[in-house]
Amino acid sequence: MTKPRLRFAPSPTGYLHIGGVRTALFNWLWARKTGGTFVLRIEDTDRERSTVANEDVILRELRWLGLEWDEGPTKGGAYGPYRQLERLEIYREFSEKLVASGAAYRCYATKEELEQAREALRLSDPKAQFRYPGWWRDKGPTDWLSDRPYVIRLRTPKSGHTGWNDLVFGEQRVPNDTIQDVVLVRSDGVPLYNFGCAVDDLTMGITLVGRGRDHMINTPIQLLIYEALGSAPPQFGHLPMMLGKGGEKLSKRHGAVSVGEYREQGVPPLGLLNYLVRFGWSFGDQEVFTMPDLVDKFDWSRTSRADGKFDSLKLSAIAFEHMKGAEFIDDEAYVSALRSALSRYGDIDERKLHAVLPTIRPRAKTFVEAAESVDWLFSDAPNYDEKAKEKFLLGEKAAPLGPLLQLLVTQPKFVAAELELAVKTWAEANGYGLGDVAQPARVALTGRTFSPGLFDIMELLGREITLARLDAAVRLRG
RNA sequence: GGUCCCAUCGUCUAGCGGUUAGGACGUCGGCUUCUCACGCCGAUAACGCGGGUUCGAUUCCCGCUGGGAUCACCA
Repeated sequence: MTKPRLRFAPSPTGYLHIGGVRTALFNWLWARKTGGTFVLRIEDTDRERSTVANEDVILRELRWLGLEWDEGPTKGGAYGPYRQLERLEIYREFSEKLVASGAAYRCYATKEELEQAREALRLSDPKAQFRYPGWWRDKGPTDWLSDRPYVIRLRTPKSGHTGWNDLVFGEQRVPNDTIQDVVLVRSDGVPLYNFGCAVDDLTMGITLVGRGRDHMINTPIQLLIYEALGSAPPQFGHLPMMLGKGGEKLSKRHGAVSVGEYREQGVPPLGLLNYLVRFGWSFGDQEVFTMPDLVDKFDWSRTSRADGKFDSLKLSAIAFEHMKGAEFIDDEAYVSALRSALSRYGDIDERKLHAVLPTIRPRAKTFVEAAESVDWLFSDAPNYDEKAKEKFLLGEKAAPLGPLLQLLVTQPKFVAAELELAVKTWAEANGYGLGDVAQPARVALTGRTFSPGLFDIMELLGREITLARLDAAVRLRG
């Protein structure tokens, strides 16, 4: 049994959509699990919309997600090139072969002629569905018009069925007479999606095509192309669609749909993948996975067929599980993500980052949130929230700060547990509730009314800075 | 409209003939508490409808309804 070869074939016509990421993920997982090969192919035949900038973004985001490819752009491989526009020779060779064998034919009909026919039909029967009338279907080389542009169409069978056994949806069968004589190659020699895709999957030795259900309609066409080429098709597995909240196509109006947006929001990449894998796939009641666990457990047979609706709240909950657990994001990875999120503070002492980790792990849902929540530790002075300052530093509530400062000056060791004991004892003896002392102190030290535990903060800040900030707060009030 | 696909809580899902229909997110209570979180406990809520098959259907079959995909010299 040869090793599976899988692929992800995005077109660089825009950002990397999370729906595409899920498709890539399923293929990647299967390649990793089986020891197979994951191929990245760029389908850039839409010259109008494809850009190298988009391709760069796609490559960069896939790497950020950890979905590294074994063969593809920037990597090479034995089946290259991996951009369709660099494979034009191959398509030409295959299309000529099909024309020679009679499986395809030249069609000299112009866009204008087609448009006229379409319009005529619309007038005579508005409900009818226009199909290519087959003007050139039964002609041969003797009818060819020299010096005139032509497309190449597939001569599809008029009877019978085309079917396959879908890895997810099971036995499928489509009547051939519903399939038009589709255009394989445009008049400029560039192949259309179905032809480029089939030829590439064939010549790249792809054994399993995992893709969205929106492509299921294309599968019979591609199967017919394989048949015309006299080649065995790969296996196909279609994934249910990821739709928007209301059941419509998932788009920008539903919030973030590009990977870049999630990266910028500080969502951990594996958390995003974890959410996506559970969309249309399940493993009993388990919903949180480490990547090795996922590679081990993933299987096409557990894929469901029903379309689903994207839920950003659930995504954030799954991502949060990753943020909390060191088994998902180890301390080193967390610290390094934090360091880049805090880059505006210049070079940061890594020991400080490690030290705050325990206090932010259970709180932060994203790396951006994590960075924001500890800015007090890295800024020169607390960035006071105006309302918090007014309420806790300027008003009556600030009263305990002076005495607290006096107490802390006498503390020999700035260790959370000892500070807590000392402050609690003192507060009790002086008729303060701990909250009466903690809130103004919190604002004095962090600038905010919410933060990790007060005594953890004092220990992290250290004696000198803690005392300086409390002193500054006391002086604020005059 | 043609072709194809789908159908369990609001959402993601478990279930593969007999279950008090399970988990998670969300929502609502409560506990914990120096704030914010975390955590813990509890509650809420689903088998679209109608026929079969069967001793018995959420589960198998058919129809209906509802949703979706697609019908380009886009991918």
